[in-house]
Amino acid sequence: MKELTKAEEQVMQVVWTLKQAFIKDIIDQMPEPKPAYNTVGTFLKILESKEFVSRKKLGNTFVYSPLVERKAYTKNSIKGLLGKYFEGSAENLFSFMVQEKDLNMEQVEDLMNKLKDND
Amino acid sequence: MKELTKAEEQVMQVVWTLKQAFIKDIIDQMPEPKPAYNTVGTFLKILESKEFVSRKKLGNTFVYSPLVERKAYTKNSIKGLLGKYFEGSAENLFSFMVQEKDLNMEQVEDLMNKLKDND
DNA sequence: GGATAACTCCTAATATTTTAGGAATTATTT
DNA sequence: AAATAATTCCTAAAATATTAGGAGTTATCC
Repeated sequence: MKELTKAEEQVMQVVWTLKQAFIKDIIDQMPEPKPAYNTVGTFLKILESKEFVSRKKLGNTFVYSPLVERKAYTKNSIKGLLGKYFEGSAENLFSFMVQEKDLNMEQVEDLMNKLKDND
Repeated sequence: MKELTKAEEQVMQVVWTLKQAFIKDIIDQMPEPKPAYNTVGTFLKILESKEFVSRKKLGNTFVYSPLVERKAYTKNSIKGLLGKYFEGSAENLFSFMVQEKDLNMEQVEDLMNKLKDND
């Protein structure tokens, strides 16, 4: 999967949220200072070339929608983190987070029970 | 904590590994194609300005060593990932990884037992 | 001790990322 | 229908990141 730069990803996040988005909609969702219309347009073109979004005419304007799912991209980002800092091992990350108190044992147990129930 | 760019981080990783490093040592540790001596020097200067490394003369040459610990930087990167994709929640990341089969229940239970023993 | 290599500091070329303007076209408002 | 606003496409300026050369200095080798 291609990498996204920070600015590209910011636009992509909005597309993921909206699922179908006109440039105008995207600008609405973005925090101040709002980027110019054409700035968003440029990023969408890049995202299209990276095959992250597709577009189609709706009436006489283009609507953009995700080609890559947010989940897939998130997974890829995790993979990157695992690769860089944890020898690719999710267990290592997990241990680290417990040791660093990002997660504590009770939380993990509760979650495990919940996740088991969902099976 | 300041962000590091990709190339800066690559150099930083070597400094973390070596703990005390001359530019020469750093180049030795880097994969082909080896960067030029001065390239590494430039990144070390940036890392110094971002207060990631300090340097001192040893004999007549500078040795570089980490000011920020690798662990702290890793933690920060995780925090970034949590913020971007998991509303800042480690539990959310954990659930996601279990659901996406990066982690399975047995692994988690084994690890939990090990971690408990270490207390 | 002159030549060769290593190191330091300063500087800049190159590449990439970010931002957005101009011109043409189409729609919308009055 | 003339003026105003929105959209599209092309293009490039501005900002940032990456790479490394040049010149001077210091150390090392023969």
